[in-house]
Amino acid sequence: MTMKTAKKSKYHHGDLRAELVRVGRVLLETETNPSLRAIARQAEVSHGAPMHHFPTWAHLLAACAADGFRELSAELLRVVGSQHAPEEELTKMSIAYLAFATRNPVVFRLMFNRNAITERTQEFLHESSAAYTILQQAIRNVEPTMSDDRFDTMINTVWALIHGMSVLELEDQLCRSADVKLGTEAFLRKGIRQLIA
Amino acid sequence: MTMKTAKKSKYHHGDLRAELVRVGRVLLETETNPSLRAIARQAEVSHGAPMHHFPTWAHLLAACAADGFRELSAELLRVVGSQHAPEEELTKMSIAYLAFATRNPVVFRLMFNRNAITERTQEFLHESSAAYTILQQAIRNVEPTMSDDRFDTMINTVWALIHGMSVLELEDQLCRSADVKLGTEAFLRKGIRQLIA
DNA sequence: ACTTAATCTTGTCACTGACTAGATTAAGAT
DNA sequence: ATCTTAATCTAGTCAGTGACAAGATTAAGT
Repeated sequence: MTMKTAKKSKYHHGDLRAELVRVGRVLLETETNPSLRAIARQAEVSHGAPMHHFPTWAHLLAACAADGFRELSAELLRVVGSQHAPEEELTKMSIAYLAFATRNPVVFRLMFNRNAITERTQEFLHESSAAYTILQQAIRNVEPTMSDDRFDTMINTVWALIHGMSVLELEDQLCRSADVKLGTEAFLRKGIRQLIA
Repeated sequence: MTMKTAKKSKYHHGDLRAELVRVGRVLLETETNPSLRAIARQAEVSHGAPMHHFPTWAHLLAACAADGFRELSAELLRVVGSQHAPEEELTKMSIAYLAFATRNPVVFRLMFNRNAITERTQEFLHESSAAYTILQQAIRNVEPTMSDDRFDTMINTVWALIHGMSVLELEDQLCRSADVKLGTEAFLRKGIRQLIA
């Protein structure tokens, strides 16, 4: 008998790999520096079990980060699906990007930290570049016939703005003068408008 | 006899605290995930010695990050000292920021990662905000009479651009189309020009 | 010279990631 | 159905880690 979402069978979890990533992402955001063993405990398997799905702790981290990119891509594609004009689409994407970072601060930091992700898995690289491709297309839509120079400048400055703004928001380092009611989204909107001019 | 930079005396290093930060910053950039004990070994003291200067491993990390901010501030002040027009000063600062990140990738990531710096020491907070103040002044110089709204927008977008560009450079995620000769500095220069307009 | 406090060492503890060998079960062949 | 084989999980072990305790050594102040 094969149960995909079995709860009774002790041995052979069913899909432990996915479960470890799921539990891993939860613990990463809740506990501080969860260990491989802590994730195994939470998944109710022995401390040795994860090794059959991930040769190394770094590989599990990479899988969590890849899963983060998958989720981010889905959010960005939701924006594409809602059919906005190019500039508005880009702005909406940046807001989705920021929202993802805010909802998943730890995994977000993991996704863009070569020191934390010591194993750049095929899965990780694939999901990472998939997300990037979505952003690339959104930039291209702003001005379909632009030169390579202009394209590189626009995508790098815009993405730097979006990513930097998300990081600074997470680090609580954005400047908020008294009586200024502007939200982070407003900074993104204004910055993007200027950078794509 | 009191030796500040003694090499012979075994006990009482002289200034072990500073030495640990120095060695720590070197090992952080060279080894992958150096341990507290590895740093102690490199400094040629016992594994228990660091605890007399840093209550916790996290405190040593925070001290390394604070030292990074100190170095960054010095670099930014060098730019201020060379007397440029406001926009050029800002651009030069961004280039110095990027250069610091490139020279100290691991410490740079540490400095802006709340997950890695679990102890936000007084020293850390002080050095961090000192560096920020330098940037604030450079932004103010661009347009001394601007409104708070405009100031917040400008500093947040410009800093996001600079920081984001540095992160993406470190992560090797900047777009480089074929035949595009633009360097990262060019992207910074163009982006800043647009954001302060 | 004597006292006191700071600094360093040594030893210990629970915990971690990695590895091994063996138990359990699922899947495929006959 | 039964047998075989491979995948999956457990339990046990190991060196290395950060934290802590107790005591040795030295510097500083009187």
